[in-house]
Amino acid sequence: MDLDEVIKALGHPVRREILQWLKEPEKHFADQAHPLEVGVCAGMFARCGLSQSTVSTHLAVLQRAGLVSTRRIGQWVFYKRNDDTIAAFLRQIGQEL
Amino acid sequence: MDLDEVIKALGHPVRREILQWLKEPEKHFADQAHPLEVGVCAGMFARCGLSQSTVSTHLAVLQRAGLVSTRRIGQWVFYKRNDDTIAAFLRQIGQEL
DNA sequence: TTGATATTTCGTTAAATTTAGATATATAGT
DNA sequence: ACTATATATCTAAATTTAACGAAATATCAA
Repeated sequence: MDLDEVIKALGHPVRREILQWLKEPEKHFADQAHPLEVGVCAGMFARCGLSQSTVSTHLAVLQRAGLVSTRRIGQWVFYKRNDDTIAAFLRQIGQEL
Repeated sequence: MDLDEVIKALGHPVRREILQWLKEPEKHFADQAHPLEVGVCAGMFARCGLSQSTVSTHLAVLQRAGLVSTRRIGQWVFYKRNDDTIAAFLRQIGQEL
């Protein structure tokens, strides 16, 4: 867990919003065609209002920081929260700070 | 407490280091000429290796985010951690995230 | 293989951040 | 009033980040 990378990833409101959505997928993505168990399809995050390529970049930042994990199924990529990293971050920032 | 401003303030390693130093002033600033009770003198943070103006800017970012409070005594400005804001941040980020 | 859909990567532009030097302000001491 | 010290602010350069459209890649379906 690279604290610096994680904290920078959390430094953008859209990325924090995405993580919050992923906390309760059934609440925010009930309309998803695929089963939510595999994760939330990348395209679903278009709701943040940014262009598709920008959303993809934000998701990549979250993934590089280890805050989400991905799984490709066919032409889709599904995203899940990585609760381990999030918990580790909260522990470390609570300690360091 | 503006979460966005706080998290951005924490997004720079030097600013986090300053907050950590301020956690134990007697440990890191035992050489200060002034009593540590009033806070840590701005000039003491030169040890981070950056120029005076840059240090001053970082301190201003921390202050605007409410992470530190200041007190001017004569020609000096003394900085203290603002534990209330820090605690509020940890609470909120732990809840939102 | 061709076409359609989903996603990432690339190229570019605009905006924000970091940094330092120079200048300005505040205060102290003589 | 003048000088020295401490700090903040201004200005400019370099770097990073955010955003988008276009192009590239991946997979599926016919």
